[in-house]
Amino acid sequence: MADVGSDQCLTERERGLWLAFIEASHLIERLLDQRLRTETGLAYAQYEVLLRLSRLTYQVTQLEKAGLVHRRNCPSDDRGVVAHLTAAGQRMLDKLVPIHEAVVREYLTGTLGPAQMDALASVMCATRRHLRGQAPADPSPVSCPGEPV
Amino acid sequence: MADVGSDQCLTERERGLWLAFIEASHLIERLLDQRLRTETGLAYAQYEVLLRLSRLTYQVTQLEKAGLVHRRNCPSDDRGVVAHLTAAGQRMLDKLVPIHEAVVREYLTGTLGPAQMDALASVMCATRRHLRGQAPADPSPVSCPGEPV
DNA sequence: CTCGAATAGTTCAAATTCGAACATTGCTCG
DNA sequence: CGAGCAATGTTCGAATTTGAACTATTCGAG
Repeated sequence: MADVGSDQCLTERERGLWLAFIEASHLIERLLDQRLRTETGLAYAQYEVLLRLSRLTYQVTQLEKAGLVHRRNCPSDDRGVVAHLTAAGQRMLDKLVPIHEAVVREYLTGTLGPAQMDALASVMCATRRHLRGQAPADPSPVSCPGEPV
Repeated sequence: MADVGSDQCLTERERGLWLAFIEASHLIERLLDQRLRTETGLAYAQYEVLLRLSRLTYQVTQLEKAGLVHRRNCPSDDRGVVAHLTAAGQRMLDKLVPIHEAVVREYLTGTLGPAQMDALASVMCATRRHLRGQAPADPSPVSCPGEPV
């Protein structure tokens, strides 16, 4: 770690990494969003909701309007609702996933070998874990397939 | 590249990398934004504008309201305007930068050695360059300090 | 010089995000 | 049982982002 200056300023190396990291993440998300939007009419945020059947009120409402998701009261807990995919929602998802995956491979993982991918993932996982405030327990040092999500 | 399956589906490795990457970028930006906001009252987007004296109408208007930036007609080109930092703007910037740098080092670059930083930056630079649709000219294979910005 | 394309900045409306209430329901302890 | 606190979803308004006009200006070719 000969380079990590302990003075307050970031090194040129750190600055460069930060900029590349943050801009790359913006660019790839924007690109993905645009492609999903133009090719399927669905935004990235909505795709994510669809993918994970999340419960964010606003986005679910949008998806419900589009007929892709169906809301129903939860039988066991009257506070909750359950959101199902409709048939149309499943079909939509089938269109979304390949676009997503194509973009990821085209721009992020395409030229990386397994070792590079693992190294990169390892850094990203550490950053994510740290940010989530989790204990640095590290079962499989690399893959972290989905983590708690 | 023994691992990069050429079938349509992402490998588990790719999926994990994508998730970690995108979530880590979200988390660190959110954290940074919150810290800047609570400690200085300025949002990350506004900090970026301040930092680069960008020209986004809305954000500049906000900064102008806050007295951090000053707008004036451009003498040479009547289409443009020039935005200066006010003294208050400079002081604000002096408060923002250390927070930004602390977060970057704390969560992203802190535990990385120079070689790891270079490797990561290299991947991020490639992704960014690709996404910007630039030719893959690669003068310095790593640092890309700021790129055209 | 003059027209048309390109560049800058602004404005506007629609979509989205964000946070602060709010309402409802579950659960636990006395 | 019943009060109090936690959890869940919704609603509301403010702030922001986004994209599509729109205006003004510059630049280059004829």
